[in-house]
Amino acid sequence: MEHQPSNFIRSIIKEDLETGKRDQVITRFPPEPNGYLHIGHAKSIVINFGLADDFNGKTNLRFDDTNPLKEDQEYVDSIKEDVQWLGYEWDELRYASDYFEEMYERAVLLIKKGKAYVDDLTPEEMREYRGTLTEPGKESPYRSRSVEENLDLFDRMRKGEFENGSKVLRAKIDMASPNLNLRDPALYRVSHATHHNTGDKWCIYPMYDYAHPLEDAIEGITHSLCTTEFEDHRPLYNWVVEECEMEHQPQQIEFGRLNITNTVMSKRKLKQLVDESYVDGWDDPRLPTVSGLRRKGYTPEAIRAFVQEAGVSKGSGVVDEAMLEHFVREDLKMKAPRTMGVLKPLKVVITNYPEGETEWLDAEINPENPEMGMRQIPFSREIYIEQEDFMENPPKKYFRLFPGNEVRLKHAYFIKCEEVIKNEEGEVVEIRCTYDPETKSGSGFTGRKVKGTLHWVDATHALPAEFRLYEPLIRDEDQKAEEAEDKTFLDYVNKNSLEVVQGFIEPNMKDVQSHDKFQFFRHGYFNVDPKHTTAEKAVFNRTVSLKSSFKL
RNA sequence: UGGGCUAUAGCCAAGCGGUAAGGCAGCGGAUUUUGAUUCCGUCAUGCGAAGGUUCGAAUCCUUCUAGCCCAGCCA
Repeated sequence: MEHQPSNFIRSIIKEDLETGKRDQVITRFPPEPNGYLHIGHAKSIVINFGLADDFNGKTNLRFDDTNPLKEDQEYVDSIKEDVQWLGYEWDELRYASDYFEEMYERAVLLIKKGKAYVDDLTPEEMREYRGTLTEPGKESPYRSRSVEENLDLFDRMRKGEFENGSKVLRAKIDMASPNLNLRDPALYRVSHATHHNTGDKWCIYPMYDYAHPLEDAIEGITHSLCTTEFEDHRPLYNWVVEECEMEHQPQQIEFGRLNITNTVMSKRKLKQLVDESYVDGWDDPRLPTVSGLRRKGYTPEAIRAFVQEAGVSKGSGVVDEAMLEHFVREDLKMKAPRTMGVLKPLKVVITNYPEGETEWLDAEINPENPEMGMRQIPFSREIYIEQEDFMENPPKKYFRLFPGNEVRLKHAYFIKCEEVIKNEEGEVVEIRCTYDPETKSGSGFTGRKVKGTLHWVDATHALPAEFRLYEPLIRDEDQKAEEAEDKTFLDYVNKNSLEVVQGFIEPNMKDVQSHDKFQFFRHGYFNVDPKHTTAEKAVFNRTVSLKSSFKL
């Protein structure tokens, strides 16, 4: 796998190894199975697995499944699939729920040490007692319960004697700490819920701040890498490891989240778009989910290269989506066969070409990768070209077809526009052209030059196909422009984010399979959609357009 | 008006006291049967601001400013 450029985390690990602070590297990717992975997770995956790989270490995939209310087996399955698809193999597959018994025992230890207590405050009261950003909190009246009483109460919490929300186990730290995370954080809550892994065995579940450090310590994680919003939690992380008397002391290091322009990148928002049917599932090609990018036609290689090039730092920036697009073009350039497809067809009749005759032309599959070989494409009297490749009254520097102009048909002949046929509404419905047999592609003809080369498809042999063209789901500039108070990101969903058009493709595309990738000449890279494609008609998702400096 | 963190080009990002890497985007030009690709050139006398230390500062010190995160029995 590719090596990553250096970054501050790599420097820390290197130094830890050199100074002997650590003798190996063990990382983990710890998703909560409450949604599908997005490209921000891909960043974390690349960092965790990539760093471990580079230092001959190990990486566990660990599901942080401490909240059964939000989690589901569907998500664990999709996460495993996505991690593997991205090209990584975990060393061990673990679940936080594997450690519930040990976590419970460590909590008992905390109680015995006088470092934790059972609190009867309601959630509302707890919030009031917590204080604010600028004012210290005050201690709960239950804070000074005896060890015996706490032990008894905690045992009864586990046994299910109390209702949801009625009691919590809290760490006894400092209600006046300027770091709110240290104002006696909750360690366990009562939640009578069925867990996707442990069923009904438990009715108390550990909180993230308590569970995560223990999970890391149990697994011998050396470097626990997470995003910067957990920076404030680090003192608590260390407190838990120390007070629970864990043998192994992992080090938490935080890096900045990945953000990309013109999209949303939070599981909450993505779930909302899915649940409220703004998109057709977690794998909708407009979403920055790993499965959505996959369906759109992104490759693991492109995603990895993008993440690595975007870098790792503590800053919170927004990467231009153009950068993501660059890396998929780069990867597909040599891999994807090139073919011709007409998305919005306009019929062209070549008046001096014999009726009923078809000739087969040779065409390279990928001129930049000759090993991919040749294909044959039919040519006859009637073809389709792209509607936008003809203008009756073109502006200057329009290289395409217009009355009297001659252009090349890719892999075929020069044609010259002789006549325009319109319907009653005055719309152009057909073009009549003549062709010059001497200009056949590959013949070495140099008599005349043309400025434009058009793609086309033979009308009688063409296969119908559907093309799905995407625009950003949400445009940053739309959101910024309006700046309204009572609006949510849902009010800015781009109504034109999906355009479906019916066109034609070459007959040799008859047997395309889901996820086959092609470059349609002058249009961009496309992926055969796995959900909508049928035996009768292929459906192509546009992964990304080609760059173009053309503007009308 | 508490605490934590971050400021290097339009965007991401190296840099760790010795004179500003790289990628994306952009802009020129060459080649081109994709207005693509490729190639070549260009793109911070400047590192959030102001002071200071030093022969020398993006790097050290001081002050200021801006942005992000935190008041779930979510992770």
